[in-house]
Amino acid sequence: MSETPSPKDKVGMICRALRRAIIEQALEPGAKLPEDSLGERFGVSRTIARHALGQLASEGLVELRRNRIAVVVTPSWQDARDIFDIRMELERLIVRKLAGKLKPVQIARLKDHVAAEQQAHDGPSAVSIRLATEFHILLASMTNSPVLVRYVSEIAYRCCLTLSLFSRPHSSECGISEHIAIIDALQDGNVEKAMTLMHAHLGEVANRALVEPSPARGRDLVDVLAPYAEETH
Amino acid sequence: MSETPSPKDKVGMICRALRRAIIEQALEPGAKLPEDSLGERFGVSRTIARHALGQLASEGLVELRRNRIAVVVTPSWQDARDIFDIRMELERLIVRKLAGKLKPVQIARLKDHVAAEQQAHDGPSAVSIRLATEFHILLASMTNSPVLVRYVSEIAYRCCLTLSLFSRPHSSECGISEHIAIIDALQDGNVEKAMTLMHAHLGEVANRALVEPSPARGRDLVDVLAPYAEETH
DNA sequence: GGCACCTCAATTGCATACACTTCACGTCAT
DNA sequence: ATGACGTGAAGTGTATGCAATTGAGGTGCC
Repeated sequence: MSETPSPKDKVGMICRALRRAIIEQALEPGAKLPEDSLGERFGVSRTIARHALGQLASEGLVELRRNRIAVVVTPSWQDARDIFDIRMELERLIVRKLAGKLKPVQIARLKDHVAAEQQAHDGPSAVSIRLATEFHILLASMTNSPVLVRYVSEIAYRCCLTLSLFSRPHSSECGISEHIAIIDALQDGNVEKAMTLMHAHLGEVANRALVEPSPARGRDLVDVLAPYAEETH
Repeated sequence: MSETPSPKDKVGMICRALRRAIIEQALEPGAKLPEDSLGERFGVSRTIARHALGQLASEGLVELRRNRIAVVVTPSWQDARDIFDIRMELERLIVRKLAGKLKPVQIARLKDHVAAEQQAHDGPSAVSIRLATEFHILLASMTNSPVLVRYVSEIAYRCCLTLSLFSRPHSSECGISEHIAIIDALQDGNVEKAMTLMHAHLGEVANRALVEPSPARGRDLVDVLAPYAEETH
């Protein structure tokens, strides 16, 4: 919610920056997020930083413990399972809503995104994963259902986080071709095929969640956030 | 989220109070929620009231507009449709997870709840609606999937709100018998039947959303909140 | 009467102050 | 060494203050 990119919305800006930092694993699960440091880093008071943390907590990306420093959540394996279950249902719904109803301009938009994914394929894997995640969010946004967009965004980001915890290191080949296949099926209005593809695609992704977690290490917050603070002013 | 009934969590308490006030229609869609009045009413500072509003906004119950007084959301008809769509998917998932896996003590708990629904049947319809909503949340909580609980809670509350806007006045007979039938099917482990029943039940409820909205009227906040402030200390 | 404009009380946006809690570290007894 | 304990720095919880924004009502002009 409150996803309006208004220039005055400092909380939203910090949220976006942190969200990105988290899903690109610049901030790993377990990383501490003290209100002071955050505020200092983004040039706002603790009040704002605190609000941002509250927001991210409500999205399930940050864990808020009373009187303790907030941390990036470390999803449990069970959480991961649950989240993927829900995700499958929601993405089925999206596919059902979208199949055969996408306008050419939307198809183009999707293909552009996939192209970007292909381009980023050689770059840092964190970026690939983020783009793959954002493909699904883009898809969701085409349903024109704000609620659906919100839930799928949240869940997709959390999946992203989970994958970073449990998946094998070199899983950057996140099924770009599968994305293309899904677009095609949607374009053809082939609901069943699209749903099957999506299901398989997500299953594929979920099945990577079978390896040991990596322990959280503690880098300096200021360093880590440097590249993300830029766009906030 | 942050649903831990800790005695120190003032924000959570205010949220719960407001949530209840909203879904029981003591606070109607469009009702204004100024931070000052809220704080005064609950004996806390604006800071806390503000946080509570933020939380409720992230749940979609309250609308936060920059520099403007927060208001209880007025769901659009389209929103309502979207929310019901999502709800159906999620409740299908719940049923699938639960069928045949409920322990006797859980069944008992559910039946107790339905009994409470029956008892409240003659009372104010707002209470019946709340109880009917909470039945679904209780069901969700038995999946032991925090994420699912959160989403279903949010959505169910929003459905509740929507119904209060669009449904016919005397819709208190909210399908208590249907709740019982669902419990039975779940107990028997009859997944298909349970899913069908749930689908029908929700469809029934959703189909009430076909009448004109009632305009928001403005009662005095302090009066309206009186019965809800009690349990916060 | 109706409409544009102005003014000010009401309200939010944000920062800061202070009390309380937690945690890390150092001390001391064993 | 080791473990209990105490202490202070770091951090959060909450209230409050001040500036900026809004909008409701009044005023004057048409």
